[in-house]
Amino acid sequence: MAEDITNVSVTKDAYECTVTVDCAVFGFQEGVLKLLLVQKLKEPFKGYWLLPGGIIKEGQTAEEAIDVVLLSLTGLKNVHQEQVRCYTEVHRHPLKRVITICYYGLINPENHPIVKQKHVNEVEWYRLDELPELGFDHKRLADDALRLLKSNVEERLILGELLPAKFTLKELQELYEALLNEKLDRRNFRKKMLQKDLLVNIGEKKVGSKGGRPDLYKLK
Amino acid sequence: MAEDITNVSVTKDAYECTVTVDCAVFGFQEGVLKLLLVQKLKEPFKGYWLLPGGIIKEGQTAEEAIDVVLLSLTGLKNVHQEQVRCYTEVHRHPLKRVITICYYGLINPENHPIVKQKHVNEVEWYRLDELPELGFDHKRLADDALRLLKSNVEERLILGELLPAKFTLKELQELYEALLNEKLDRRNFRKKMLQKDLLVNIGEKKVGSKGGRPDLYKLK
DNA sequence: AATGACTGTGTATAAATTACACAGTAAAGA
DNA sequence: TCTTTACTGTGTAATTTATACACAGTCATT
Repeated sequence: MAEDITNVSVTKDAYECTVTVDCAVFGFQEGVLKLLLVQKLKEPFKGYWLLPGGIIKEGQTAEEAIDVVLLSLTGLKNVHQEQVRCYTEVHRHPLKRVITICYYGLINPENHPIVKQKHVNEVEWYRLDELPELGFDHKRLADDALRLLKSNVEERLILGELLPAKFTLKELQELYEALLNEKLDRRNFRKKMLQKDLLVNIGEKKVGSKGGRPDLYKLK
Repeated sequence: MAEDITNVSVTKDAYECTVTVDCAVFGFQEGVLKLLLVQKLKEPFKGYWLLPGGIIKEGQTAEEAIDVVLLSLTGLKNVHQEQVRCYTEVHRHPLKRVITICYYGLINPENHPIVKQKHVNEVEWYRLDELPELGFDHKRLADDALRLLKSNVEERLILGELLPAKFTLKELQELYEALLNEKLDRRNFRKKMLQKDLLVNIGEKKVGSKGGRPDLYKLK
């Protein structure tokens, strides 16, 4: 009897494949946006740089898998994450069929030291304009992740994870400029941010900066 | 030897699970937005209405699986589709672990007659404000799909699939009003659309409408 | 022939965005 | 310690964009 190719139901013996998660972790450091990459230890793509990623195991959601993966490869915990999209091309992975779900993560590198773990060669922050060649289709994932992050920034204001708890308006502006990749007018930016009613002037001044003593703010 | 829970690599024997696709197909009919639903034939959720969906088979991408699923359940072909997101909760499906990828699809019901196929009880267009109870987590998928569609409409203008090849500005406005769920000013809408340089007045008039003879447009 | 629901068109007002200048503070370096 | 340099805070005018709104004509219906 010929297989009924029109049957698309879920059955016990339905086709299965491996599902992985990959996470484009963005950090804001020295006034530039950086992406966290790991260098692969084994074939395939041995020696290539990749977004941290790994398999979803039995009983894990994708979000739980991301937490495990980031901890296992980079030592990071509690990374804010958002789903980017799912990639289902059939020959993405040379070993077998692997579908991946891409997320982006945001952290402030100052508060989250990265610690190389045993399943990777190296873990490194790379400036977005100095990315090495990436293995698999991770260049595409990284591009899509950045695009989504930008578009989220333009409509919402979800950057707390990238900044220190107390920050100056200049620091916030530099973050926006790094993300949107354009210069913004200082006074207009200041006006716009302050009238959004999302920032609180905590009444302290930052010391040690070049010019005057800028006010420090926190997120409401 | 204890399992190394920090190993997240893809291996031949890595955990696998079934992956399905579900597609929220939107159509624009009688001036209202409608969602295409199928009624499930077998347990689980027998008799419930669902987004058309089914498994990804060996060698299929998600997009190819959508094409097969829509054809197998509803007789539809060539449906424009966009990925919404992936759902990975562990107990979504009572039979086994199933991850699903949700898409939305857009069609003009006039050009795409639906034909119930053998794996479903019924196939029906439902007004968005008269949706029945949906099985699995499909209410959430449908909500997410509609939200993405709205947000895409607000920034791009990708509605060709929902309209006939030749349409009047009033028809276009009704579509926007249905999608955004708000009334728009006729003259401002007209002005905005025309200056976007995406429409072409094809120099024909629509006959048979109640009032005058409105100009017909097509997408550039 | 009158009615009703549609068609096309423009302007005045309000709101949002952009451009732009100056006087003061502190660190760095001569 | 004096000068330089790069930062700080602040407001207004000009432009652009979005909104509100009215009228005269067409055609199907009755």
